[in-house]
Amino acid sequence: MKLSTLSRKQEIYRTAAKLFKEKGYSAVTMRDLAAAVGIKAASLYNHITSKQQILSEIILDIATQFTQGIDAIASQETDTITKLKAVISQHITLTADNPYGMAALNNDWMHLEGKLDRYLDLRNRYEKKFRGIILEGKESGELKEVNTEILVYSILTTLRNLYLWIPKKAELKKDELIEGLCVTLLQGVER
Amino acid sequence: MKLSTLSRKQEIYRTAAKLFKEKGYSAVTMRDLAAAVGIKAASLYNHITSKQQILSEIILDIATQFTQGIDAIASQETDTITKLKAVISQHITLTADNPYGMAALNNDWMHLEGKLDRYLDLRNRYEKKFRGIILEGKESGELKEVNTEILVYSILTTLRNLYLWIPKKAELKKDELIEGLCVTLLQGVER
DNA sequence: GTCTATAGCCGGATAGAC
DNA sequence: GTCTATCCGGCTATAGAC
Repeated sequence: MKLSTLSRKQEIYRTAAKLFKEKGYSAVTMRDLAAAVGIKAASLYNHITSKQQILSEIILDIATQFTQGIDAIASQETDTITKLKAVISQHITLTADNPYGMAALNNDWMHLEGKLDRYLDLRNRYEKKFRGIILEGKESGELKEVNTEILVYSILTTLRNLYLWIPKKAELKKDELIEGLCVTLLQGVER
Repeated sequence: MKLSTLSRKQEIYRTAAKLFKEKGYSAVTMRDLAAAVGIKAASLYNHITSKQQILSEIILDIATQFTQGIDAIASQETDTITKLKAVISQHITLTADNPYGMAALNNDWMHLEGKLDRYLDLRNRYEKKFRGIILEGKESGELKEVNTEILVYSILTTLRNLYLWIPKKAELKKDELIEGLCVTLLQGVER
């Protein structure tokens, strides 16, 4: 969808996410945001109700997508490696769709006021489901006997920070990226 | 070293790093910092010259350690796997020493004013050396023929974000952590 | 070395004209 | 729906007493 066909409200959200990625929520002023959209700060309030509401909409929207996605993956009747590939693929897809929002999700969630608990719930649910997939794979013998927490940490960290990297490597096709990350994360780099 | 034996200046730096980790540089006020140290905001200025100087000291100190460390590792005459293990080990050691500073390095570098270019230089030098080690390993056949950028990205991301995780897992011995991460990152998780 | 007081500026948000 | 004008509170940093 082209920017020109977005509603002004959507344009404001997208621009805000971009600025939040560059400087963080606290350092972005409503005057910065207004200038980036091409209007005055007061005019923003015809489209949004507060700076805080912009943040919580951006973050909860993405967090909900991730949680719903992993619920679907975890309940599939298939092997662990297939599930992990689906998780990797989901991260790449959602991040490519909305890299700026992913940055806000990663870096600015602690500035949520009313919706902080809701966000933390979603994040915990996601992590529990992911850890469940890993544990299943260890029990079935599909995964190595490495410390579970190290494994959960290192895969999730790589996936959560894709937003830093995907926009710079636009020439990498999505399929190559999925394939490359699956090999690197699952089979390692050592020959 | 116990906190009580630190100079007030050092106490301020450490406290600031901790607060920066929790809320980000922009959201931490000099009043917050002063309250955490147990004095009034104005009194901070007997020990430091500005909020900005606190940030740049925290970040450049760590960035310098990392760059010097990888210079030493890269110039060793040894195989690639040994070098990569040394890089992993360095990250774990420096992060365990100063997890709050690592958070500021990762998340608040864009708020550096006078020293931003110096920081970017150090970071680029680090990344170039690291990529050099990876390329060497691919040429010598020690590493798989996976896309170099995917590999560089996924290892560096995991290492750079250890600060999120190391303090919560204090029960993990440093040696176990090094061993576990080396296996996970280098040999993968799939059996 | 810490305090109170305050300068000077910038923040989010609102009122009301057009 | 955008503007100008403005409120009011919070920000970093300084001045000067103790």
